[in-house]
Amino acid sequence: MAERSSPDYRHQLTLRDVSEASGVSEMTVSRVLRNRGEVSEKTREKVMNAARQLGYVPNKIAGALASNRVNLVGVIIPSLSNMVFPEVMMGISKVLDATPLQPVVGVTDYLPEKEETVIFEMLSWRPSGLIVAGLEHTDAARRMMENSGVPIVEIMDVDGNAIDAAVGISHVRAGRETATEILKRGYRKIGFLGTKMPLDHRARKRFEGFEAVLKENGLTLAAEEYYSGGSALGKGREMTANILKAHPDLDFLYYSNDMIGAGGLLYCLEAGMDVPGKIGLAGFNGVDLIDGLPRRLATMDSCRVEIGKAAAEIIAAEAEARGTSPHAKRTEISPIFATGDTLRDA
Amino acid sequence: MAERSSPDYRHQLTLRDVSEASGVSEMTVSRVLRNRGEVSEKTREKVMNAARQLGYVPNKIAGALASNRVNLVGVIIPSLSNMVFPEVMMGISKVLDATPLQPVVGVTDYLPEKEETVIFEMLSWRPSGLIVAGLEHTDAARRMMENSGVPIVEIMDVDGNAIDAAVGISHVRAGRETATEILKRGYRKIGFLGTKMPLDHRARKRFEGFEAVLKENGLTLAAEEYYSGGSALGKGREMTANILKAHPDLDFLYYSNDMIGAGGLLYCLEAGMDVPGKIGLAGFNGVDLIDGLPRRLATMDSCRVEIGKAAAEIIAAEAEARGTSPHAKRTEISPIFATGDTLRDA
DNA sequence: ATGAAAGCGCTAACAG
DNA sequence: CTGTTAGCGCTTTCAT
Repeated sequence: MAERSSPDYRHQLTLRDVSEASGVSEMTVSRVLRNRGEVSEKTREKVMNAARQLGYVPNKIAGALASNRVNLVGVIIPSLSNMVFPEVMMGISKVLDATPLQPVVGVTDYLPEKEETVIFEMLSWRPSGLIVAGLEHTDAARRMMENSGVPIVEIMDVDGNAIDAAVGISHVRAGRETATEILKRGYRKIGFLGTKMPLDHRARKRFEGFEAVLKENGLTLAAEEYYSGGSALGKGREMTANILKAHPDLDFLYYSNDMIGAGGLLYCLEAGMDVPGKIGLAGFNGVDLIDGLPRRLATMDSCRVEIGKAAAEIIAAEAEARGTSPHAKRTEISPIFATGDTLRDA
Repeated sequence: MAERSSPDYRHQLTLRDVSEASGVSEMTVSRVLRNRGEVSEKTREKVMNAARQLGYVPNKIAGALASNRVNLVGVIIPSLSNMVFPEVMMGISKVLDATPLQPVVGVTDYLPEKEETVIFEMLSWRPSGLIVAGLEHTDAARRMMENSGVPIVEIMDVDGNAIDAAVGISHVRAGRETATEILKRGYRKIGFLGTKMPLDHRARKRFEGFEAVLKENGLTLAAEEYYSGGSALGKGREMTANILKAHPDLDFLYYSNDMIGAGGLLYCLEAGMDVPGKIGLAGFNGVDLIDGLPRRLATMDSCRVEIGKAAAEIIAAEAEARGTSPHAKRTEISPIFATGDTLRDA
C-alpha cells in the first residue's frame, strides 16, 4: 500500500476545507470559486465568506490537470539585455492582461541548444500557447513544437517558414529599404557597424538585404566593424572612432542597432563632424532613446510592442476558441523608415 | 458515472505509451525519465529510445501534483519599461539557469491592487518561491504571502519590514549619501527632477533621505520638477530646460534616475554650460548607458543584477533544502557612489 | 441548484 | 533493480 506522507509542517488548504467550513459540497464550492454554473446567491456568499476567512488559495496545478487547461503562455526570447525583448514582453503583457493568461519567460542567450531545452521545459507545462522569437530552431525543437498541439507563434521575423503562425517584420526588406534610402541621398562610401553574433539571424538578414541593394547598384561595403559585449553606447562611440580612423573617407555609417548608432552620433557631433552633410548615420529598432539625442538618428522601427501584441492576440483567440477557428498564419508588419536628422535630403 | 471525453483531435502522449512501447512498467519509465533511483543500463536505453521515438514530452502538471514540487519561481515587478527590472531578471535567470527552476514574470504597473491579483495568481501555482519587488503591499497580499508556505524574497529595498527575506539597497541611505556628496562639493542651490509616481516607494525614500540631509544642513530644495510618460531621455532634456528657465541660479540638479539625468546632461552640454563647474548633476541607478555619454554622470548603482542573483540564490537554496535550513533574512547590498565627471572636486 | 463518483497523468511508498 | 498500489486536489459528467 502507498500512503502519502502529507508534510505536517504545512497543511495546504483545499477545497475540502472550504467545503467543510461552509457546509457546501466541494463541487459547489468549486463552482462558486470559478464563477461557473448556476449557484444560489445564498450559497455563493456562504462559500465566499468561508474561503476568504480561511485564506484559501486554489491549487491551479490540480485544476489544470483535471481540466486540461493551463493558462500559461510560454515566451521564448534570446536575451533580456537590450530593451528589445522587454518591449516585446510589454506588448504581450498588455494583451494577456485582459485574459486569464499569464506569460512565462524563457531566455536562450541566442544558443540553439538552450532554446531546445527551454522549449521542451515549456511544452511540458502544456501551455495555452508558445511565442518564440525567430524562425530558426534545431530540428528537434521544431518537431517538438509541431507535435505539441499547442499554438506556436514565431515572432520578430517573417523571412522563412513558420511552424504555425509568424508575426514580425521582414528584416531582409528592412535592410534593403535602408540601403535604398541611403543611396537615394547620394551616400556612396558606406561602412557597417554591428554585433559579432553569427546566431542573430535577424541582424544577419538585415545585413544581407542591405548588401544586396549595394551590389545591385554596383557598390560594396567600404568598411565593417564588429563588437561584442559592453555598453552599447560606449561601444558605438569606440567603433565609430576606429572605423573612421581606418577609413576617413567614409560618408555613411549603418549601425545594426540604435544604441551603437547613438554612441556613434554622439562621437561624430563631439568631433565636430558635419552630420548629415559630410557623413550620414542610420540605425535600427526605433528605440525611444533617439528622441532625446541632440539629433534624431535615422532608423527603422522594429515594431516590438506591436509584434508582442499581435502574437498574444493570436494565442488569446486560440485559447478562447480552443482550436475551433483558424488563426492568421503570417502577419507581416511593415516598419516605416524614419529619416530623423542624420540623413541629408534626397 | 463520470467518463472523460479525451479530446479526440489530440491524443496526449503519456507515460503509459512509453511504457507500452518499451515493455517497461510506467514506474520504471518515470524513474528513467527523471534520472531517479537505480535502473539498469539496458532498461534505461530501452526507455530512452522509446521516449525519443515517440517524441514524448512529460506532463509537468501531473508530475507537480503528484510530487508536490513545482519548479517555478514567481517574479513580481512593477514594470518592464525601464531596463531596471529586466536587469533584475537577468540576475535571476543567471542563477536559476543552474537549477531546475524557471522564472515566471508578473507585472504590476505600480498598482497595489494589481499586485495583489498577480500574487494570488502566482501562489495558486504553488511555486518554489516568490520574488517580489518592494516591501509595500496590500494587507491581503501580505497575508497571502505569509500564509503561503512559499519562500518569499522582497527585493530592491531594505527600508521596512520584510515578510520573510529582503535583498536590496537602502534607498533612504542612497538619497542621504548622494546629498552628502553634493554638499561636500559646495553645491547649495539644488533642484530635484523626478517622476510623478506616488507609488514608487523607492524613489520616494531616496527623495526623503536626500531632503533630510539638506534639512540637517539648514537647506531646502530650491526647485522641483516632475514628469510622467514619454522618452526619459527627451523628458530629462525638457525638464532641465524648464527648471533652469524658472530658476537660473540653480547650481545642482539631482535626477531620480540616470535616463532623465542623461537627457539633462546632454541639454546642459549643448547649452554650453560649465558642467561641473557652474552646475553639477547626479542621477541614480548606474545604468550602462552613462558610460557612453560625453561625460559620465555621477550616480549610485542600484545593483540590480546582484540583487536578482542574491534573491534567486535564496530561493534556489530553499528549494534544495525544502525548508530544512534557514536562509538570510536581510541582505543589504551597499551601492557605491560614482563621482563620474559631473561633480566638481570636494 | 446541488451533489456523487470517477479520474486527469504522474510519483511516493512499499513490496518484491 | 522493478513493479504494484493509492492517491495529489481538482473538475467533468451524470444524477438528482
